[in-house]
Amino acid sequence: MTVSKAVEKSGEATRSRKDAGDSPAEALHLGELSEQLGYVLKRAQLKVFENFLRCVASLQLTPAQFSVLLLVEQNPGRNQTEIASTLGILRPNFVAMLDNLESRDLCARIRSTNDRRSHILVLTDKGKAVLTRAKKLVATKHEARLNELLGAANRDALIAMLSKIANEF
Amino acid sequence: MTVSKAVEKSGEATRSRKDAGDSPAEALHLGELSEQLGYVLKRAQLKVFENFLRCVASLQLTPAQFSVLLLVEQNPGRNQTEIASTLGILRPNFVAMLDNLESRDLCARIRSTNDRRSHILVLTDKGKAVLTRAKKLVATKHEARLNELLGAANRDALIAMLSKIANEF
DNA sequence: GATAATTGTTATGGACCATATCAAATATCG
DNA sequence: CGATATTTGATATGGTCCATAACAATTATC
Repeated sequence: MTVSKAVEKSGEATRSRKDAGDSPAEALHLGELSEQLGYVLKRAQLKVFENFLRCVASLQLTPAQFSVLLLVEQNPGRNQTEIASTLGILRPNFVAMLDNLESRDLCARIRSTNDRRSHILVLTDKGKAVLTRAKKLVATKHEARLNELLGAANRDALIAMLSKIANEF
Repeated sequence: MTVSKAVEKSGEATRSRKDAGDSPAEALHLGELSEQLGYVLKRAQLKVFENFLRCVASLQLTPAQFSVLLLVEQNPGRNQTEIASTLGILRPNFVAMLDNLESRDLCARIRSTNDRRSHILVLTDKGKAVLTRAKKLVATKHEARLNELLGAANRDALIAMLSKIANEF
């Protein structure tokens, strides 16, 4: 079948031109797309990041920055390579990120005395304070919204399944 | 507490320098990160996209391109703006995407006779054939892997929760 | 002690995303 | 009707994120 014939078979001629009778321009059918894991996953991720940004807007933290602060707090004495790699961030790209956090006095690089190539990462006092406030905001606004939407049990099941996918897919 | 004092309290001095006794450089603790919805969601999404790309590598289709083909097939007679916006793609960015698909003869733009501003999108015969093959690959390789990992019931529950998040968060 | 590997860094290019702007076509309204 | 506004596809452009190569300083290996 040619393209020109295909267009005749489509419902185009009857609907376009701003819907002659002012009918409400019906929404498109997602079809199999709404069952595609990747599609639904991506859209959910965008919404969650968007919501996260709003919830911690007062602290000016992105999800990635939040994850760095959390990981540095949880793992004192680690260097840039270690922190970056466990977050899936490539070392070159981690440099600008740290420059940012350091310029805002949220964390600091400290030359290691054992291996003078590496920089040990530490949270500053301000960084600890900001992280504490961020955790609170995330818990009371962000995660609370999720529980409200799914219920605690479903939330746990969701996280478990996503972790499984992230680790074993 | 100052930064210099903080580093003394960290476990740095005892572990760095390639772990004196060749001990296996213990993995970092994710801590609260493994419970963060956004973190786990993002990592799962990356893995799923990665797997998708491998599964349909023979057809050279990205998840975004696959979604365009699916949506065009499901909604004949729609124009660029309609297809792009339901996929969350901005019109300017959709142009290059279509240029690509059209240059590969997978879909075609057809000037609408009703509204000569708009381009109706249609799958070519080759586009239909490729989409059919892609669906088969996705079903037998990609989605099958998901079922194997979670089971059909859990898979459905996961998709449902992600849809809910994507639509109502 | 010569060579290899590691760490942080810079430079660079690609992919994706967002905004402003434009010409052509159409819609709206006096 | 005709002037003005809106819509559509397109271009240009800038930002962010991601990936690779290369480099100097330092350390490991042989």
